Parts: sequence; C-alpha cells; structure tokens
Amino acid sequence: MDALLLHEYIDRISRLLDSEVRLAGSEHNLQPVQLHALQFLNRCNRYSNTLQGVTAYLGLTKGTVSQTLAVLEGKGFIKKNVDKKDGRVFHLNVTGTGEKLLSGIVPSPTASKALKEMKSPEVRRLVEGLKKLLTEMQKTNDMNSFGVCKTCRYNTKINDKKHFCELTRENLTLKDIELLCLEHKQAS
Amino acid sequence: MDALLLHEYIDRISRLLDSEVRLAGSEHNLQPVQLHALQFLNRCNRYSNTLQGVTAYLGLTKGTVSQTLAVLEGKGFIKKNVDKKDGRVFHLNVTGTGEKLLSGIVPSPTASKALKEMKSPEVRRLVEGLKKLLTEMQKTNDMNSFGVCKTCRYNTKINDKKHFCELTRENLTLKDIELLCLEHKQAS
DNA sequence: ATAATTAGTATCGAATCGAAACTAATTATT
DNA sequence: AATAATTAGTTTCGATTCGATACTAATTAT
Repeated sequence: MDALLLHEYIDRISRLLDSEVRLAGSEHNLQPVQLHALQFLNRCNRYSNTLQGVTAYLGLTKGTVSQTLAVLEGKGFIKKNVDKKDGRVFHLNVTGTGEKLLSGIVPSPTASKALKEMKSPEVRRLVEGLKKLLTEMQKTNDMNSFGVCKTCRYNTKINDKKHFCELTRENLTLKDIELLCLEHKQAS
Repeated sequence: MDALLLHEYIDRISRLLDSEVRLAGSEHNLQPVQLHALQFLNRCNRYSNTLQGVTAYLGLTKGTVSQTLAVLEGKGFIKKNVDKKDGRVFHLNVTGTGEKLLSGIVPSPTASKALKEMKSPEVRRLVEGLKKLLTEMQKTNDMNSFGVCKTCRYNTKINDKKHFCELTRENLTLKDIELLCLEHKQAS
C-alpha cells in the first residue's frame, strides 16, 4: 500500500519536473533527454564525463547517446576534449552557455518554491528518505549507483583538504568528492 | 542546496522506475508511455478515464494520446465504451488482461523491496513528504492535480458509506473516493 | 606482429510526438 | 427550428528519438 502511493507520487512529481524541463528546453529546441544529459555532465567528475558515462546514466544505447551529444555539441552547450592518455576517449565539458542554460532549470524552480513552503526538518527527512530509497533500490538493481566520491569505498581521506581514489590512484580535491562518479561503490 | 539534492534523487529514482517499466513492457512490445497510460486508467475514476483525461495526465497532445490508446486497445489491454449521455466521449476501461499486466509492474517490485529495508516510520514520513511536495508543486504549476476525491473540495460526506460530488452532482461510494480525478481541487 | 577489446560514429528502420486538418456529436445563438 | 460554435476524438504528415547493427580507430593482450 505504501509502495503504491510512493510509486504514484514519484511518478507524478517526476512528470511535473519533466514538463518543466520540456518547456525550458523548447526555447533552444532541446529535448528533455538532451537536457538530462547536460545536467549529468554538469554534475559528474572527470572519470564519468564521457559517452560511456552518459550512456550508463541515461540507460540508453551508445549509438543513441552519440547523437544526443552531437546535438548538444552542435548547439555549443558542451565541448569535446580528447583524453591525453587514451586517444579514443573524449571528455565532455559543459560550456559557459551550457551552465547558463542549466542554471534556470536545475534545481527545478517549482520544486524549490514548493520546498520553501515546507518546514526544514520535514524537508531534511524527505531528502534523507529519498537517498535511502535510492540506495536500496540500486542494491537490488545492480546498476551503477552514480554516487558522489565522498560516499565511495574507493575514497580515502588523507587530510582535511586531500582525498585519494584507490581505483584511479589519483588525488581528489574537496570539490572532486562532491561530484557524481560512474565507478561509485557505496562504502558499507 | 536541498532542492538540488532532491531534484537529483527524484530524477535518479524515476529513471530506475522507468527502466523497470521499459523492461516489463518489452515482453508485450509496449512502450513506457503506453504503460503509464494504462497505469493511470487503472487508478482513475469514471470522470477521468477518457482520452482527455489521459492527455491531461501525461501532458501530451490528444493526437499523440489517441495513437497510444489505439495500441493499448489493439493489444486488448483496454476497451472503449461510448458514454451513455454524450455520444462523443469514450470511457476507457482496463480489461482483465490489462490488470494482470499491471499487477507485475505497479507498485514497482524494486521500490517495494527497497521499502522493506527501511523502518516503517521512516517510510511513512517519506510518503507524507512526497505528498506534501507534490501538492505544493501543483499549486504553483496550475496544472490538474489529479488527486483522489477523498481530498477534493467538491466532495461532501453524507454518511459513513456515502459521499457526494458537488461538481458532477452524483453520489460516490467509498471505493470511488479513492480514485484519481481530472477535476480534483485540493480542499483547503 | 597479430588478435582481441574498447571508445565512439554512422546508418537504417521502427516508433513517438506535435501540428494541423478533419469528422461527428453536442450546445449555444438567433 | 435552423444555424453557428464547441467539444471529443481521429487521421495524416513530418521531425525526431531510439535501438540494432555494422563500422573506424585506438589501445591492450597474446
């Protein structure tokens, strides 16, 4: 019973969010899926801002995503930069224009306004609940969790300002550990 | 900041739900949109189970929805019944086959399983929080709220078993007031 | 040196979607 | 009662997404 209601509410809310995205995108002739890709690229780290990363995040095929990204590049919202070590991979960086576009879309103005009408402990519990739900759902669904490095088992703290990723063997800044990662594995 | 996280979590969760729907639908060659329409038709009342109702719910154009419904009808998941009073309107009723299909999809098995891992007051607060958020979002967005009659300002209680809709001037049963309605206006 | 992988692109066909024109039933106006 | 205006829903068309498959090119394994 709770599950049914929950499912219904999530569906309805995401439909509202989507209609907002659809509206915002229509000004630039952008489809919702293209904006979702852009949104992800603006939130992910340097190990994940590639075609493969977007593909895993959106759950589409790479051929499809390749076209999506071509549109975003053609309109100047992202820029492709070839990887220095591996000539096959391109890093997709959001341009200034892209960031500007996103700033009006995410977080959703409608949702932000709605949250202001709610009490702050209520909001905090809601966000915590959603986080827990997402984490649990990902466990069963064996999909990439795309969490932030901060909560990843590969991440070790060196000191207050410096972290280290055991997987990539690279140092991470305080900014880095707030970004979404394709390789994220929840610390247990 | 809270709004950003919230937006991100909702997006991720609904993407997971969607991938589940996509998988379940692929067995019957059904697209996610078609399943969402079916899902709505199984939850809405007799004033809302029409093309217009589905159109408002999904936020698409009526031409598009007409095609969507044609597919569902062609596969035997819904049945069209002409309205007794108005020869232009068709009521769309979910068939037994349709209900059977839905039972495996909604509520989402993944979400249900995840909820079982959470404490029950935590779940209750999450559902309450989502409900509040949805209600608040609908206020600003002047879209149809599609709530259940139980919470509608047009609904008046006659006795423990009988309610009455001031808009349609018809009696409502206890079952009726749990269904989604196109005309729903939140009681203040 | 060759084979196997891997990142990403190109092409094609199926399907969604929106726009606009359309049919038919109902309601409003004269 | 006749006509006009609305309204519910369908049809058709073109643009676009998406998945499948085959492909190129760079990297890694044998």
